[in-house]
Amino acid sequence: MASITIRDVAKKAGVGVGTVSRVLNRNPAVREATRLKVLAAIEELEFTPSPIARRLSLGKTMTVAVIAPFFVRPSYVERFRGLDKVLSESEYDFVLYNVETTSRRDHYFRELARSDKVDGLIIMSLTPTDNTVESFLNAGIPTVLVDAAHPRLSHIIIDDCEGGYNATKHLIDLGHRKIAYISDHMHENPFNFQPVLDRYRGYCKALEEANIPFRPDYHRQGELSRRVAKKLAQELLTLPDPPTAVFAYSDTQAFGVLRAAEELGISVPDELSVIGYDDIEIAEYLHLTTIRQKLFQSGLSGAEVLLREINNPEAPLQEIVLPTELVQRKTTGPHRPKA
Amino acid sequence: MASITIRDVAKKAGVGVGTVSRVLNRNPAVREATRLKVLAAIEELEFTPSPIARRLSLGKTMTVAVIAPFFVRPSYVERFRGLDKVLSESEYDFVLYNVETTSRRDHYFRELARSDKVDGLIIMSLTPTDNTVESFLNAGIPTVLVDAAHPRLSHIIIDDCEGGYNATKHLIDLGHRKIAYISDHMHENPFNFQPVLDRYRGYCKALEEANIPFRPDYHRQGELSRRVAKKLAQELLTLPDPPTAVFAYSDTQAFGVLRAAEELGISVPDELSVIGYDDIEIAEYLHLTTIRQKLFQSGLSGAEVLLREINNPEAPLQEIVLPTELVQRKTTGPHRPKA
DNA sequence: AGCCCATATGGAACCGGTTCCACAGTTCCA
DNA sequence: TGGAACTGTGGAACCGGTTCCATATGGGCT
Repeated sequence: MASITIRDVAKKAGVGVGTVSRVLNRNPAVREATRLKVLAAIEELEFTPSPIARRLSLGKTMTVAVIAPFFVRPSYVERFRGLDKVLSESEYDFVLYNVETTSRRDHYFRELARSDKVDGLIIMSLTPTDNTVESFLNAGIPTVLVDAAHPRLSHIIIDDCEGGYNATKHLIDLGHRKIAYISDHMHENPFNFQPVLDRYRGYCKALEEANIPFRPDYHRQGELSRRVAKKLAQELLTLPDPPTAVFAYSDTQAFGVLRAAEELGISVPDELSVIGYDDIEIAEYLHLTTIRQKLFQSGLSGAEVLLREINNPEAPLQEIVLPTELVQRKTTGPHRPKA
Repeated sequence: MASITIRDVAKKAGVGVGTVSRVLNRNPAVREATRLKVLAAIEELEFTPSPIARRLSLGKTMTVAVIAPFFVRPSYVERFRGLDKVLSESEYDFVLYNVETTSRRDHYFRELARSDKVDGLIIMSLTPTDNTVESFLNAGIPTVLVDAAHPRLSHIIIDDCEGGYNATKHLIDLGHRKIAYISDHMHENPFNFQPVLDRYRGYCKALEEANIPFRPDYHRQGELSRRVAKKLAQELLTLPDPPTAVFAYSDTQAFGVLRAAEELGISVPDELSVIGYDDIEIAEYLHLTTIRQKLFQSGLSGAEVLLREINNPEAPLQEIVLPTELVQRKTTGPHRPKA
């Protein structure tokens, strides 16, 4: 296994190391005859260049980091595919940093800003603090945010305010006026998920436009899980004056709502309309009306923007806002006033 | 940004580069006073060592590759968390290689065997050919298979034969005798997924033990998707002599079966029992009876075995067979002969 | 005091690429 | 026929760590 180096190849081909390097890098300033000699030697010795040595001398790592709370939501798989689509066609590898706790997040942020470990960073759904952003900028590490935003970094987001608005508007258009909203924690949300506030604003805006007063008892917050959402829905549905429609911050939570309704014998969509958000794979199977995000596209754009910034550090910041789309299925229907 | 090197630190601290390196590597042969001087210089210069240079001189990449058809099945997310649990606590980073086509798979296999890019390899659900295995062995790259097997590589598998047997046995114990099996393609399966044959064998074995003859018309094969599974189930359920129970190769397919039954007005579990395989997250929500695999555990063990092999190349091959577990929910029930 | 050994330390050589500079060989034009 | 301009090529220096060998220092023992 004593590994073959460029010097062995040079000796074998009777040329200098520089020439071998030039052949490897397709530098045109090599005579064809020389090139062939070198190629023959490479072939014969079964030489493959060491990426590590290359990285050291180039001062580039040919690696990008993807930092994400990957397993908090099923939606990441799709985003991830989008990334992969672009990166697997580039020369870059990607290293994953999964964040399940804030301390892990801070650890990775700190380490990656300092270590020259990667040429670029894609951060998903995590909003870095100004100080952290500063540290990336100082270190000269191109960074792109996906599903999060910051004024000094390129980012790919969806218009969550519009999404929240459209979801709510859809329910209003169906005749509902008692519309509840089950969201993630808006304030004690350790990762600072951006979209939480925007969807809420969209919800409020739609209500306001329709002259429906906001009712605090119709807005419930809780951890982003089916179980918790189900509990919140039970509370809502057993209110003296229960809502006739529920907008859930995520599909996962919408499933919790559906389950609560089922257990209380409330039929959907006749007695209760439910709309989710994300359009994860299983949503279609369960006929959930929802707001579709272009998840795949967001990953893809994120990778593209990052590669552009890596290749051209002067590139201007980009802010890409992806549209959302209402997907109407069978969990929402017209309001039927009680007979 | 002109980066600070170990030599700058050495000069500042008035020591040699070797000493700085020793301090960085916690080599005890450094006097405390010297150590403090060096530490002070490091602090002052805000020095952070270059991982790339370290890798070059160590001849190790501190990186492991994970190759997997990540998005074919939801079950990968859990496996992946298991990996992450172990690797994030080690010094190793992991680079992901997502395989969606056989050509991509072959490309990665070839590249990783030759390039010294990584110190170890975890391959999920893909069975490499003997030649490929040979190339990993020759290159001296420790390799662990998860959800796949090969006699010359360590691997973590589940006893799919037992799983298939238990699923079928469960149905038999409930009184069923007309038991269909919807599987992945057993032969034209491009990735050579190993478990397909084993589960089939378990199915056959259980039937045989109960003296139930195998009926070819009860065994349907098709692409691992809800849609295709639904179609196959429709065919089965409209047979002149339809099965009273269906064992599906995966939960995803089981959902297709449930949907087919729903559309045909066949009630589950009264008229039809359905059992899946995997216990993916959504299975619980849909009350699916299924065979649970220890997905998280499989990822975790895979990473552990790999790290062991990296640290000790003499380590013997390991074959870990994880148990499966029947999770009985509400889609299977006693056979009710028609009145 | 003299010797030996253990401990600490400096620094050259090395890992395997890339790059830049110097120089040889051609071509082209005056 | 001299020299400018250009093309190809060799190889030293470099990227930033680690390691090993040589040397300095100090303590313990006789």
